[in-house]
Amino acid sequence: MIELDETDRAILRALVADATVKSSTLGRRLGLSQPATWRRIKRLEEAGAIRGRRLDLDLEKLGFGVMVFLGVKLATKGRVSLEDFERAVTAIPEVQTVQHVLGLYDYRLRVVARDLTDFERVLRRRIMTLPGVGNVEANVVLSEERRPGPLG
Amino acid sequence: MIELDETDRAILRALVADATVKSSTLGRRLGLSQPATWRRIKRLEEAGAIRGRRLDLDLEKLGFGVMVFLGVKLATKGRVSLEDFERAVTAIPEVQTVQHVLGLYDYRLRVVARDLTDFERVLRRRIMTLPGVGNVEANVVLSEERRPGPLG
DNA sequence: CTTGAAAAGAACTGCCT
DNA sequence: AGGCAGTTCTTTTCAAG
Repeated sequence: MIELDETDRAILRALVADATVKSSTLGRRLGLSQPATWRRIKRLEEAGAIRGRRLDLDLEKLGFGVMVFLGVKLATKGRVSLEDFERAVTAIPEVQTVQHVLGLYDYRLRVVARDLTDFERVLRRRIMTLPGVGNVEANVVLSEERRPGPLG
Repeated sequence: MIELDETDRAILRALVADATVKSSTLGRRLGLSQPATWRRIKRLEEAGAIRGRRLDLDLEKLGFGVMVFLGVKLATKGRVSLEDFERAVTAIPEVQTVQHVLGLYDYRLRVVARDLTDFERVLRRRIMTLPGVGNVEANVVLSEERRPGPLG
């Protein structure tokens, strides 16, 4: 586990919100010089605390207005069927995230679709036909708010 | 809704995976010049397709080894209680995402904690005491795989 | 850690096809 | 829309305190 001081936490907090902030700007905000700030970021990358930088897309503007979280319970769940399920679900382009979870369901899937008609197609043709699928529960996302998280 | 051609989609695909890729590198890969690639990215930003660039943290390495998705059903859900709930849940630092959803639950919360003991504290002290909370269902995430999504 | 500077590289601009 | 050439800005590295 990586130890952070308060300055490191402030840096991560700022970059999680906006990874385009320049080390000079960030440094000024923290009372650090540009090279010092830059070195800290580099150190956090090398330590593996920072995994990378990703684009944040507006999926609605791109025509994917529907996001649904699915809870999937497998009918049979030996080691083989988990692997079969994972391999098959990985091939569905509308699935953004596959989580293996503990609880009432075995998997949680984050699925995006153009609209509800499109989602129904994905659900019936792609999800319900996955190997070993038992119960499926759906939660359509109405709105989503992201928070800074525990480093904030 | 924003119309994209195949080149725009290729650009978004690349940047969703790694937002640090240079426009010169990306251009070479697509058979475009650096300025042409850069102008397309700029256009996608101005059109709002690109919302921003965010850090991707390794929460495990930062000491947050537990991620749990909670489904929360409210006991009473008039307009006032939704707002009360949202305001209160927003004040919990361990909550990373608040989703208002349609389905068996009213809200989905993405919660991170240092370990299961820490999670139990958050659940009992913070979540179960939220205004209007009825049923709560938990899914502990064992593993998570991200896929390129429908643009891939 | 700081300041200051220099070098390398990427982002950005203007002009042309 | 894309390409080329040039300018501006950041990042990156270094020296010295």
